Amino acid sequence: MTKKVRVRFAPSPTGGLHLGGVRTVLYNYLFARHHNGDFILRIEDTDQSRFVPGAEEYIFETLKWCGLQPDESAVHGGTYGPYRQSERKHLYKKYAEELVQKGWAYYAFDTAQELDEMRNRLRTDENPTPQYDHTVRMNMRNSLALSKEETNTLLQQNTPHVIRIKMPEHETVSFTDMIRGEVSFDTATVDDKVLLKGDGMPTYHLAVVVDDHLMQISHAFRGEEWLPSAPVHVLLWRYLFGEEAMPQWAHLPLILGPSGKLSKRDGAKYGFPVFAMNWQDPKTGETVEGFRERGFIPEAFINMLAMLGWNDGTEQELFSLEELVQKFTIEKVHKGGARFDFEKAKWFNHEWIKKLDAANYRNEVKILLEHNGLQLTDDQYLDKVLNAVKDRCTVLSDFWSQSYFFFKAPKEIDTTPVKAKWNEEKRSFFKNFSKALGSISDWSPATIEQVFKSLAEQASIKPGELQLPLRLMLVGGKFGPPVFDIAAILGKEETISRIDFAYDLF
RNA sequence: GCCGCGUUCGUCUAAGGGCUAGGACGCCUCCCUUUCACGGAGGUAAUACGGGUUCGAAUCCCGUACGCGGUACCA
Repeated sequence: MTKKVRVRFAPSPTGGLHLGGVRTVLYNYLFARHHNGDFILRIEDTDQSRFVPGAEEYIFETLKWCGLQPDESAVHGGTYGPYRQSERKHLYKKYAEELVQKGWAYYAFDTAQELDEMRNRLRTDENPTPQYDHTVRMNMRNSLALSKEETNTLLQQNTPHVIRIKMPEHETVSFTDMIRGEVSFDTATVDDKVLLKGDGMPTYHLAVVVDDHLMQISHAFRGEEWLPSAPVHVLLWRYLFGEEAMPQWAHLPLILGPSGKLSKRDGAKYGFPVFAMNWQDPKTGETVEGFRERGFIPEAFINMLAMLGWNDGTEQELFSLEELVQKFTIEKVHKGGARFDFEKAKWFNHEWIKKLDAANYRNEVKILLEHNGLQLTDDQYLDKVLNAVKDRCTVLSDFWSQSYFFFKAPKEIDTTPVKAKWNEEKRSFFKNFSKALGSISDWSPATIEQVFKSLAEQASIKPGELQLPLRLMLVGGKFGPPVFDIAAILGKEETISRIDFAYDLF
């Protein structure tokens, strides 16, 4: 008997997809896959005024890059659509009205001014944020405080109103969190949350319960910031569909920045990305650099994110997405928040660049190199070069400085490291070496090195004294892979031509 | 203020009553290498505090402190 698992994630299209958001999707995804369940993605677009054009596409592009595509969603289809909140408006309305009929919720006609007034009146040092709760609701303009006739009149006049849940006065509501165990709340401390807003859109509280029921969600991971509103959701399940049918929740610990909760501004402040991909703030028009654009590869990004709140109990740190799916278990998810460390993130990227064959990220690097003015036609040659230098690349942009000399001869040669010790003997050595290279039939690093060393011996010069000059001739400076590897990749013609061009410059 | 959730090296973490609290990042030293790296060998550094329970506590219980979250017609 297999467990039927459906998990959901409801990203808001208004704020980009930052580290915490992607991690929530990731854990939902891993859990669903691990249990052969379905991964459903519902889109929050409740507040039309904040909806940003293109934001939904941005979310799907991010998930595609990460390899976390949902089985069912607004763009992938499925049997539980529609998946956009705005297209499910009628459903929420129906259930909200049902709650009012049953006496679990009520109409509230209070204007913004009236709410302000109430809060100002009740605000004290001990109670800095007065709530709309059982202590005040009978003094407000709502269907509990007003007579039936008054309420009906207001409704008939189309008076703007919301529907609020009627929280019990004093009751303990508890549920079992998959990560934290039993968590309980006193309903006296929870306010009468708005369920249906004045514009007919649901709040998260109503939407999440209705959708989870209709989409038959069995499990859901969400951020820890939702824990305090869990009692509202438990009650809604009890009133609407039965508490026993409620999905199981896991509230994930927060991801922290260098000081406190990780925020968008931390990125600018400390110089690291907080979004998976470039995100343009619709209000300011500013673009924040994403991990992708910073030169991270998805394998590393996902791996790094997965480890920020989970590990399998062993000392293994490098996991592919498939491995994560196999090994992910709820029991190993942490309770405490994790501070994001960019140095460690870069380490993951470096490891994955080394681990993967260059063909995996060749296209990204190619675009990067072409931006720098190179014209690349030979992918095979490109892969050879990238594999030769990948050990010294932490982010993809490092490939430029580590490999450009494989595609064009250095314009300037930094002769200073050897100038002082340069002499006529060395000059003639290179003249001879260049000639000798022309007759090599087996163009391999070992052969080139052999020719180099025997010639050096004949000239009675230590090979070590000659290796640096050779490097400078081939690449222009003190960097790059082993010299003979470079020569081998460059090819006979190019190597000879670079030496011939350079040995008179010293 | 009230409610909730947390707390092991600077950071991410392992150890779920019992060996000198283990690994990784970072930093430092050495080896390899006449480039820069990779790699290898070492080093540095932690159970927030105070009480219990127990032969024995990082681990279980209570309190304190600190951190974070919530307290909106935002999610």
